[in-house]
Amino acid sequence: MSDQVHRVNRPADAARGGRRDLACLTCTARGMTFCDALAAGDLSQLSGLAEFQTFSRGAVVIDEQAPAKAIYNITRGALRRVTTFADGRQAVVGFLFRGDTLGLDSDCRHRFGAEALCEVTVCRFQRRKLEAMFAETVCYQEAVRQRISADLRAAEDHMVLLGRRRAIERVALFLIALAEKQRARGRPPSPIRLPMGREDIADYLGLTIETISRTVTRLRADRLISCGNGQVMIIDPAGLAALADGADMAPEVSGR
Amino acid sequence: MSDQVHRVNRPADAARGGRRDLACLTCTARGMTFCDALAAGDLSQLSGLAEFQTFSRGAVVIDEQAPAKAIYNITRGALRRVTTFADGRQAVVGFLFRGDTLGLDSDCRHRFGAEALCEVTVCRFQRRKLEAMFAETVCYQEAVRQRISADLRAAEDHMVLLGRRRAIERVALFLIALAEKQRARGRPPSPIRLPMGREDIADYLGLTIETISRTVTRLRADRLISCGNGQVMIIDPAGLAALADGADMAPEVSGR
DNA sequence: CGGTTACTTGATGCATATCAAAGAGGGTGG
DNA sequence: CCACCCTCTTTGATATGCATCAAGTAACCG
Repeated sequence: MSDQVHRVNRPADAARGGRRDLACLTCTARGMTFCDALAAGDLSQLSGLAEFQTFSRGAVVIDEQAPAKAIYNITRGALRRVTTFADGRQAVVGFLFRGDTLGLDSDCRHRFGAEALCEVTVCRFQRRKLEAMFAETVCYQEAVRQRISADLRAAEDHMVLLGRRRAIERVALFLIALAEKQRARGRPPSPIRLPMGREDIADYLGLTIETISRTVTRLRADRLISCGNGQVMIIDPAGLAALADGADMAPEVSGR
Repeated sequence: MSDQVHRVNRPADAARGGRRDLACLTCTARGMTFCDALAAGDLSQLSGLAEFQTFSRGAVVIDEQAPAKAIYNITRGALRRVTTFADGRQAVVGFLFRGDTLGLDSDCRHRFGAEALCEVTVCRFQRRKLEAMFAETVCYQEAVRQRISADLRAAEDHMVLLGRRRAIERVALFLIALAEKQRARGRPPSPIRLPMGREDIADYLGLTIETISRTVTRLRADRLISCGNGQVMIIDPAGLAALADGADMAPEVSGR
């Protein structure tokens, strides 16, 4: 794969400054990451650790079971976290977008793989150095803890979804969550961009490609959403939310 | 409910000392909790915050959506964390045992309820005071972070289980996890004690009571486990682990 | 324009849910 | 100590939501 490691200065985010110690200070993704908790002085220190990497669609960013030597901030693009069973079954553990962090909670090994869903840029920190640098920095520790807590809450919600939600509820909740995540990144919540394919969605929601496809078709037929070109418009947010919450579908009217 | 709040000195763990500032120092569960990260001086400070509570089977320890004012260490018994949908479906998010902590990751509200599965004793700390007391204590922060990370890893594993495992794999993994948890608490991994009923297991594994029952019957018939009296003996650990890992069941021999 | 990949749609099957009822304890009062 | 009731568990019969199998169709790309 044509994945490259840059010593700063290359990617768009860092390009403007040119000076290495400004890389983090001028980073446009900073407000979305744990880095935002750091003071200006800490940021220039941090810049010395930052190492940019780009990956093209399909590239493996992290191998399953690889030693967890680094922590990654995603500054552009989207990834999936994934695990594969011996018999070929796949589970997608989550999707990561600009501003998300990968590897914060890892112990000594990454327990899941991470793969680029499109052109991706990550900002990579050597785990050991990063932790050593800010071992005593209370606001860094606090920020990291809050991020892990948020991940935990999301994982618990997803557990409930996978354990007790029906297919249509899962898809509705998935779309709502994506819209919300997009908003959190400072984008309009609609239209939703779907950088992942049906198979990834299926493996994330514990369903199959076909069920995803049928369910989306149904949501579209019921005029709750409209799709096209890797994007989804939420037409009826209230209706979608009601479905996500377990409301029965309106009985299928024959005429239309 | 006859649940009581004690100002220290009452429960067995703290009773021996009598002096309040020794409560945490003499606590027999300390080695399993985040408290273990604290120095002796910090522990006597912590003792001033500790407040014991006992709950009888079925009692609600935490209401769903209640403000997250406190953090709880479980020093005796077992709880379930639970959420109920409008239509009555229940999901059990997890089980907690002696040494586990509740509420560490909560934001402002507890997102799930917690209920006693048997006679339970918890050690309760006012969240605000606890966090203020150790805001600058690096090893406390570190311990808390590691605990939340461990919870996150467990939640991610459970997500995979709920998304892609079949019923028999789920049950096998559940039993193995319980045995492991028991070992971590310093008990023999077998026999496994099951303080929860079939319904709780079902709601935790995303199945129904009946499926749990049938699956357990099957495991017993295949001589992988034996049960009785709320306990499970693992007879064939390797066989159970293989099943958990997706091995096909041996074809059912007609004769027996 | 042909080949490739991703998505959709339809027919059928199966694992698990649901419905129903029969045991198995386990505590309580007579 | 037994009879009764209550709750939990097991077992059986049937139903169903989603998976699987199998074509088609659309989007994409060299």
